[in-house]
Amino acid sequence: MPRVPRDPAPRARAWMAARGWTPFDFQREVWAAQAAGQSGLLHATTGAGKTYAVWLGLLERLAGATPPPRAPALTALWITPMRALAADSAAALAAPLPDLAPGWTLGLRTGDTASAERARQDRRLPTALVTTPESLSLLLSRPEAATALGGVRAVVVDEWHELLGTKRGVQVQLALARLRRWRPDLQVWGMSATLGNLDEARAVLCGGGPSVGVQGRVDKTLVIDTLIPEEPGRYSWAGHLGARMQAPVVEELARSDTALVFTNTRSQAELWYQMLLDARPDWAGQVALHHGSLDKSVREWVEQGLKGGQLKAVVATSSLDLGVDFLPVQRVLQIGSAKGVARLLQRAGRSGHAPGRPSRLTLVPTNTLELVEAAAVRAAALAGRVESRHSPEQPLDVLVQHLVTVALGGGFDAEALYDEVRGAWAYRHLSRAAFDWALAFCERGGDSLTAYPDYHRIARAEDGRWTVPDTPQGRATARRHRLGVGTIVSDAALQVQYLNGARIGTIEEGFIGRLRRGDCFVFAGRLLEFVRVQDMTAWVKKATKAKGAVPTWQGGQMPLSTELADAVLAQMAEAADGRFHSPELTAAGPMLRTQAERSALPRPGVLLIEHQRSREGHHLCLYPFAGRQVHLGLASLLAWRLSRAQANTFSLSVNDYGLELLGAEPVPLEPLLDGSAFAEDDLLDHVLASLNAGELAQRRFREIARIAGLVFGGYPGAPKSLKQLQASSSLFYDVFRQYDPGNLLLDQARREVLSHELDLARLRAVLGRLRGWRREAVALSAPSPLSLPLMVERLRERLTTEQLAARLERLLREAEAGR
DNA sequence: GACCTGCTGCGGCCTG
Repeated sequence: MPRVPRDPAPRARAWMAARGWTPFDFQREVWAAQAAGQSGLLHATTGAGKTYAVWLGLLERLAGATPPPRAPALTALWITPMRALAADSAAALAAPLPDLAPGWTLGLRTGDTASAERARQDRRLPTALVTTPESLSLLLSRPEAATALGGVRAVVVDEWHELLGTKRGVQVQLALARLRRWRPDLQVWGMSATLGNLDEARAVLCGGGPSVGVQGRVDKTLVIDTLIPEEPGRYSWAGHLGARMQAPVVEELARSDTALVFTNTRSQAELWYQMLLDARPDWAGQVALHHGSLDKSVREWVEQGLKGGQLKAVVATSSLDLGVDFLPVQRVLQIGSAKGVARLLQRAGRSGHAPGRPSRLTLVPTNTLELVEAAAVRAAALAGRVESRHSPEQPLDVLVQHLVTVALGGGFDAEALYDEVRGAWAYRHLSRAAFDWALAFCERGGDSLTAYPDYHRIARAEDGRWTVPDTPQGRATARRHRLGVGTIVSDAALQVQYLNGARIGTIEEGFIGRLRRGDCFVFAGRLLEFVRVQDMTAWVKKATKAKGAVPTWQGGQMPLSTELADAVLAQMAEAADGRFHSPELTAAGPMLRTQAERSALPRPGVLLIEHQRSREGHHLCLYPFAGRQVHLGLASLLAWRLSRAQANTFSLSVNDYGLELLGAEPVPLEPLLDGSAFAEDDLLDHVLASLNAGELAQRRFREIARIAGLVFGGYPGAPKSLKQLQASSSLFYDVFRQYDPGNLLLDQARREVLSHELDLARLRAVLGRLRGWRREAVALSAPSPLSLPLMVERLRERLTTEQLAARLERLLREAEAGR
């Protein structure tokens, strides 16, 4: 441990004192580490003074007390995951410059930066630059990158927990490795919210090099409570809207000045916005809606209203999880499950956003089981059991993109770049063969695309360096590459626009594709009638009909985290032992007792298997409490294994707590009871056979093809439609499979399906757990409270895929023929 | 006892 000076940053301390601030202990701790030249990660709750902890110490170290003869070159970089955050940070970071870093200039560079400012920066970058991962990559792709960025001595990454587990984070890792190559003494500091694996997060950020972790302990009271429904004994067993909580929520909002109301989906936000206005028409103009499909101008208006304290309540999705600090927000309400402890803490932190003010979050359960979950998530949050996030391992699509970026940014020597890339945590084990494959892929497009010059993106110059050649073809490559930088791949979206011109927002092509002229839908809090699609725009008019279908967006999966699922199971065990200590569990008491009477309460160590015969067929419900993603894999696996033993056709249904198999024929229980159905033998083969893994991999490949630069998304303002993108990526998928089966991007697609979509590691762990558990079968005479939501889920949407049905039929015929 | 989940994030060409 290097010697720490007693007063590591006297000028920073003086600057704070002039404003009446006394540095917190953790701020001095960061300054001391920075003074010693160390890198590190600062973990603290929001609103605790992280920004100045990290920034002032760096300025003290990097800037002289007297103005330098002329403005120095780019010295410090500040990376944020969001443009709005970048703009906000730039203002805060500029404040101490005149005193602590005289002569320094500060600039902002994101996609929002005006072209005049961009041009000015291109001539000369400021001393400190606030930017995003994508804009940083674009800077690295400029020919003079080494001179322009080679002098960077410090990088700060804000909200690192947000980037860590994503390909965007890998993009940052690669950029840092590059900067580190130019300046081996580069100081890197990250800031993170609560995370289960802070040490790993720090190692990933600092490339495994020496670094320190600092805990920003600030007194912050966290209050989590639950809105208990009236007559909890009659609260609904299923459903996720929570319409019966309308009145209590309105009451809570009436009592507070400004509140955020979080929902899990955009359609849920739309519906709750309506419900609030239906109950209180006088709140029109004071209640607003905020989610990712709304037009930017609408969202900005809402954000301004929140900042200014003019709004009473905003109903939002995760679109307001991060970003600008909304000081006036007093209360946060969470409708439905928070799905994870980290998300809950993040959202709670949106209220009382200043040191010393308490954060308060109120859970609003939408069904009785969510009462149990509310008790569970509070217990887990207060015990600090927070989810971990892990860096992706060796995503080759990101590497391919980076190789082209670096080739454009002055070119590279293969040997040196291989070493550099392995300095990024995600590629620390990258083999030379994989690196050379990626290199060759950029050079010739792999074995199958050699005939197409569009995919000959880089070439080896006479001096051995790899560059993008300065030819018409090369210039076209450069242009397309810069347009496609980044790892965020979203589906094609259509503009929603009134016939008279006003733009309302965007909506997925898939949803609009299901509408016919005259169909109505609710969007942006308005009832709209669909007219036609033209030029990637859905034209609409005000609807006159009373009712509309609410749009559903195809979004990501949000399975319950392992931490939370375990916490729910622990609550069930409490109830089984007759301990109803929390108001939530007490309120869920009647339902839990019904469950105990009709069936049994699940508890750790016991797998509950309910079976029932109905007009629909033979039901089998299992409750592993492993999250819906794993349940989906498990349900498919069980259906496949059971129907192999004895021909049958199953409908599947899953939720976060359990799964249902509905068989056309009676289902033998023995394989479940003796545990053989949970065997790990040939797991991979069986999973791949049971799910349509090929289809999944092909879908996954769409993202990979985009990131690796195989598929071009079109020029700004004229995006290609989803169909075109799908067509071209599936073409590549097929071509590679046929003519280039060794293509490592195919391999990556398969790996991503197994790890992201099926979560094979968790599935394997769950199978192991279930084999170790005692298995208890109960015959039901009426649906149990736990099984009912599964049946409802199945009625809503049949999970049986055509493919599965067809395959099962084929299996059946084969079994028939074999006999 | 029965209805309706599935998020977020960024970037930017050429031509006259």
